[in-house]
Amino acid sequence: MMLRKIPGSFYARDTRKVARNLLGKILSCKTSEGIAKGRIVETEAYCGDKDPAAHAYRGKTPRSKIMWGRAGVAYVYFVYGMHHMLNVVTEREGTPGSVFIRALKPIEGIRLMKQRRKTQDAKTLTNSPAKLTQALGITMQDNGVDLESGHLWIEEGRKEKFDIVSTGRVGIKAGKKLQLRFYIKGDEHMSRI
DNA sequence: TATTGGATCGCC
DNA sequence: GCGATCCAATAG
Repeated sequence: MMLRKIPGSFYARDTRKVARNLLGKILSCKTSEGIAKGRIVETEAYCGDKDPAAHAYRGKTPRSKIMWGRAGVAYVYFVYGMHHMLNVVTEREGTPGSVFIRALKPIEGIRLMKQRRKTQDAKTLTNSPAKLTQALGITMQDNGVDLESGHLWIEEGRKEKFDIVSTGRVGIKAGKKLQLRFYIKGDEHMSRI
């Protein structure tokens, strides 16, 4: 079922608000292999040139300059020689920011996800940032894709109430104290507690 | 041009 | 706990 696609204007706001508001929405990716979708259960905000953990902190570089660009496009980067990380660019053009997608609950295309992840274990298909990009087939090819018009997009989720927990971000050195990680309280698809 | 280490994962 | 395995960023 295709629910309403989130418009580009949704992302052109305060990064923390976008990070919180993306919880419960459905990340979707269509490739020649099929469609895969998951409910976003965990995000992190990377606020730009005042946030020491953000790629934008030291100014524009070839990789990070996309964070100053138009909101609502994918920022994908490659780390540790093997993993792809997915962000969505936020804020108005000229102000850097992005929301890092950390975990999903598999919703559609689970067979395809298992194939890509080379596991039958449904619990570990998309419960961390590198796993979800692998499960959805997201690679550097998707860097810069417009989420309003491309094959990668985010839809409204089902209306349901949940509490949001905020904590320090995972796996970074600088900016550890900032409470910029958000997740759906009690969700079992978390990357970690 | 060389070096360092990373918004990680999975196996030891 | 540690190796995998690439490349962006920074220093020289």
